[in-house]
Amino acid sequence: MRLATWNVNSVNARLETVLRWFEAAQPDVACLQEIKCVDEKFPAEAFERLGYNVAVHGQKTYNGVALVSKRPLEDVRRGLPGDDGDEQARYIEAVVSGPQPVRVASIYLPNGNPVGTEKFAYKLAWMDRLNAHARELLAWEEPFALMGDYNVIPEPRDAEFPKNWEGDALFQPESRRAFRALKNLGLTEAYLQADGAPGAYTFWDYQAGAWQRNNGIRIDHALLSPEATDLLTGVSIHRDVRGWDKPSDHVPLVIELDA
DNA sequence: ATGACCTCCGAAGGAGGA
Repeated sequence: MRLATWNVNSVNARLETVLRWFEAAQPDVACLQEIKCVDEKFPAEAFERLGYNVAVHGQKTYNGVALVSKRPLEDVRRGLPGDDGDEQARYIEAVVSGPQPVRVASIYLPNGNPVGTEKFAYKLAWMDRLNAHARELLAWEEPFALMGDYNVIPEPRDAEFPKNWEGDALFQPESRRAFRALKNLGLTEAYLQADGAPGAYTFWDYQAGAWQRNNGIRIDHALLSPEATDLLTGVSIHRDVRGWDKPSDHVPLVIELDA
């Protein structure tokens, strides 16, 4: 089973590009972030025509996440537990049915800039809630994948110009520590497990010729439970998509599970 | 070069992204 995560930066503004990638890459499951629309404005029919089921947790203008799956989606949950009162649509989770069911989450972790503001505190609090939820899921000892835009640069090697990111919320010690804490629960970072070569970026800013200069960062990640890690057979980053017409500033991260 | 982009909303330019 091929699972992808992709921050599409508006699913409606990007629909042609997104569908082009779906037809080329043929994901079984795709976790989308920054759909930037309410549920009713999500172009579900376009995906259904390609044989997909859709579950959406949308929001007007900002954020918004979705799951798109060829297999039926069961036990859909919108929002992180502990999110009561949080208006920002950043989390959706469902069980992808099949002979070996896999729980999959689409995550849009807060950016957190500028550091020292309530936005950074919100990012860290959100990561704490994600940590608590991951602990609950781990207790089930089942395959699950937490996939998405984590807005965290884990290590200096995950940026072409790490000095550029000093002082940025994506590269703060607190952000990196919270990401490590997630992994230290027993989750495996799929890219490092199955490949791990440096320079594998997933984001290049639209500004200042970042793509042309390869001023990239690796901030989209797939964290796997031990039972999902057992099933991991491969990973790829679809870097070329950043060079397409009307690209998102993120590219898809794809993992293969023997499920 | 203290630059440079993109989307949303809504009808100009501010907010937000990373």
